[in-house]
Amino acid sequence: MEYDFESIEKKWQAYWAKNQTFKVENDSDKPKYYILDMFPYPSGAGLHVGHPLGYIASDIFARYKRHKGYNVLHPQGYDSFGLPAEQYAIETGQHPAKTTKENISRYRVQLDQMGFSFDWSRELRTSSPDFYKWTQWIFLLLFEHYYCKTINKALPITNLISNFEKEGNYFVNAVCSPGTENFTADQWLKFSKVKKEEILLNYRLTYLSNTEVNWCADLGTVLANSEVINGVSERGGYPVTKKKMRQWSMRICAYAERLLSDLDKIDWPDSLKEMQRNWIGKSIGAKVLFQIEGFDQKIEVFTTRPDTLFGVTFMTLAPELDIVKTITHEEQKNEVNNYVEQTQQRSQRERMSDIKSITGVFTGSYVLHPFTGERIPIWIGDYVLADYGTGAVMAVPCGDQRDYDFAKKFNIPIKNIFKGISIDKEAYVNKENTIIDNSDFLTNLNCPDAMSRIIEELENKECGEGTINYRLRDAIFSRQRYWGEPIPIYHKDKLPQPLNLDDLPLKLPDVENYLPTREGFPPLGNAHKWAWDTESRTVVENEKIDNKKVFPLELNTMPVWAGSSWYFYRYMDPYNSDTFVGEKAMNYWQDVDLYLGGSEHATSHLFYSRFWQKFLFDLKLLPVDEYAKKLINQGMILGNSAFIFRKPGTQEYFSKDLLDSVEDYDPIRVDVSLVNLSDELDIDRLRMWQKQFDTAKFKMKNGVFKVGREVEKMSKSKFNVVNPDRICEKYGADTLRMYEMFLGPIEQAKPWNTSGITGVHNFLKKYLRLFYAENRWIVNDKEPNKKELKILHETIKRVSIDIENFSFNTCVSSFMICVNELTSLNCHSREILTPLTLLLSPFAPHLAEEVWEKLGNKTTIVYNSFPEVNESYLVEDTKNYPVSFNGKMRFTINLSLNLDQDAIKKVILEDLRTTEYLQGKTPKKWIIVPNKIINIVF
RNA sequence: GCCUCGGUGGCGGAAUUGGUAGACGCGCUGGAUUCAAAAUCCAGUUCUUUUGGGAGUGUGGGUUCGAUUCCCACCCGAGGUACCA
Repeated sequence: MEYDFESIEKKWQAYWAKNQTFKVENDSDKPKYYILDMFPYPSGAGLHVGHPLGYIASDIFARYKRHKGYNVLHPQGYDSFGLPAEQYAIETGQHPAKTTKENISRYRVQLDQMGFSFDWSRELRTSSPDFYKWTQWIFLLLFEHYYCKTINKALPITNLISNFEKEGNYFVNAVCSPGTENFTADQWLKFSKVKKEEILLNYRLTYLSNTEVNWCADLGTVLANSEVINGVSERGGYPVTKKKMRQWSMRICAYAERLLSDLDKIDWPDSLKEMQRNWIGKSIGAKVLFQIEGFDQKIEVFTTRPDTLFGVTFMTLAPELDIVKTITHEEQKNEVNNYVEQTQQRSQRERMSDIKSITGVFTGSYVLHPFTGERIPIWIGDYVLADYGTGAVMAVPCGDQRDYDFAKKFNIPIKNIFKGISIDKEAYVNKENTIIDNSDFLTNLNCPDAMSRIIEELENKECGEGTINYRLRDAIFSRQRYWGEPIPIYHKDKLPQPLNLDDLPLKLPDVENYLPTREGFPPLGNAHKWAWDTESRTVVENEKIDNKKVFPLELNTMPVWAGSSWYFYRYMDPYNSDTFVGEKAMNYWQDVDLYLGGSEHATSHLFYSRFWQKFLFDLKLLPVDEYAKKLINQGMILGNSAFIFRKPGTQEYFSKDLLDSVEDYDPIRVDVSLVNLSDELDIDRLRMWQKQFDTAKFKMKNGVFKVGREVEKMSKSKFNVVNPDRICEKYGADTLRMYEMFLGPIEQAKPWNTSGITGVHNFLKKYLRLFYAENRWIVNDKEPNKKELKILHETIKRVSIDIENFSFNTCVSSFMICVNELTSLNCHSREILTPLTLLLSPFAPHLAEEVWEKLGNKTTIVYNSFPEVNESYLVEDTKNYPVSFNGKMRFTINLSLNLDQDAIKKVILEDLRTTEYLQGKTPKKWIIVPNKIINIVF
């Protein structure tokens, strides 16, 4: 029988769909297991071969867990809000809801084609109002809570208000925005309603503040950092500037410590946890207040090295700080303004990356050293970032290389405060075994002692204190976009007012134009019907705004990470209209047992979702404070882009093997589907593909045009997307599934290359030939021999271990070895082939089901048990070779001999006596590694 | 720049705690079968060589009887870097 994968796969996919084979109930006698994939963004390019990598792995594991007797929840959905759909809408005027729906249909067809065992009855979409109703609800919860530092959890804002009424905010230990003023209970009671609201906003877990965005005036929109290249927009090359806007933020910093310490609770990759730790960036040190000479103000700095306080010789501020304007002296004004302007044009990343150019300007002002009273000049420099710490650093050139280089460049004195250490050439950054010098009361102390002493003194003098700083910043939550969840807030007296749960969902209004308004308001500003009637509690036309009962609604929308921060709970109970997840479903499923997704989400989705989880846990809405017990990162699949080479200013293109004869050339990307496996370009199809090649001349060698190749991220814009559809057509889904697993370790990024796919396809054909030959069913009921049983049980053992360790590539190898061996032994025994089929079914489910049925089984393979290893078949027969010798004085001893060391030595010496190697010498040294190798030194 | 990961034949990749580097697959070479091709099967395949051997896991050092594995420095590639998803 030929391997007719097409009809086999169609047959079983239809069977699974018809019987709802993978539908799972919210209760069962079996233990539960929740396997989650990161849901895809449905882009217009369709699913490419990179998407299924993680889905195949999780599907294999889900099928394996079902075999092992678990009630497996394995859902899928779509992260369907996002920028590309909106950009497409701006270009074509099509509503994002329409294109998103079309894209989802295409994705679904492609996903089904690969035979995934998703429970599609639970599908969800973040852009559906039934779903985002609850995203909006969580936003409101965050708005109605603050973070109490005493008991370390979120509490209702009403608690805070009653505290204020009793004792003001002097004794309230809560996380608030910097610069929040202090007040007594009496003062609070006398504050106006507006003032009270303003103060509360400083405590709410989601709040309004002024933050910077990338503004592109020519495109009339805000850009993501990734859309900005060298200070201009990627599309069109228009200038981009920084603009301050009043935006919603999430007080994620309140959870910094818990987000850090709870990493120890979860089985996530160490590298990813390390990234999150560094992202939080906890550092212990002190804040120090410096009085500005001639001003009433102080500058606060954070330092991890307060022990070097007496080495300070200047201070550097971030150029964009407001205080810079205040303190700049008249004669420095021009220089400072120019510098600030220059800084505005550089991105933060540029400023951080550039360590070679040292720039800065003196402001003309001084601060006073808190202990010596010395005048310390205040500079500004773009290596200091406004949103890290306080945006000000005390510069200690002897102890910090950056400060050292700055001081050298601008001839600022460098004071040495380290005993016996030369700082002629570079700063001394070490703090171990270092004694402080020239530092008043710190002189002769070592660094740790100096650290605690100075903090004590700072606190006594009330000009500083020991403190912990985090690099983490609060998360900006506003987007000036159309295609996102509306923020359920209206504005009354310039203050935000929340809607109620009953008012939700607040549905996205229709607009005629998806760009921001002419006045620069977000796209929702184009909606005619976007005002809130507080009486009828409905959305009404903007004309009705009257300052009494109808008010404008919020124009910003939520970021993409909002929906993805909690979606995994909705799968448990996707149709519940009373609550975000029903109690019964929540108690049964609890959390995700295994989460699969890319490490590129390490400090975004995988971080924000932990934050929301902890918040909802504080409110007792969720049973656990970490949602995913185990996480596996799958590596990205890289595309193999194709290039042709154009002579600048001409329409002449050169084949890759002619480049030696060309002086200069521009590489131009062409679609990889126009190139065959030998890198030869189909020029006729290229001309059809893009108009620009109509008049092109192609210089080729021997009648063949070869392209250049480069490996990069698979992306529609790089024309290197490989679609799984064709491979499914040519080789079948089972081959694609096994091949993607065979490509390499699941966590590693790897280039897509189909040249090896025939090997996997041949394996499946070979596997089938164990059952059929020459159109005949050849499975027999012969008792298998020892050798065959050994092969089977070795394979069961290897495959089971490999699946548990997610080592799917070596697992596929084990299958290949097994089938090769059984083939060469001419083994067609039912007793061997039946368990082998079960073993293979997570990888090649369609073929396995087909064979399973032909073997006479009436049930589907899905809920069958998994074969167990019988170790007794694996015992080695060892008598034949006790000692082997490879000529390098190295011996392998088979361990099942179980000899002790002296016995091993005796065996070897006896063996050597008969060889030419010993020649009367006695060994000087023996190295005997149990189970391994023995080296003898003469 | 910073954080995280990776670098092994012509290619994708194997290699328990440091112990015979190159499993398995692709490709290539030769053979069988065939009128021929496809398919299939068998054998070989790190490089080099004077056929004794020598070299070899990005580069340069180090630790060790022994290093792909551990340590130090560097080079190259990928992902993230706070509004792509």
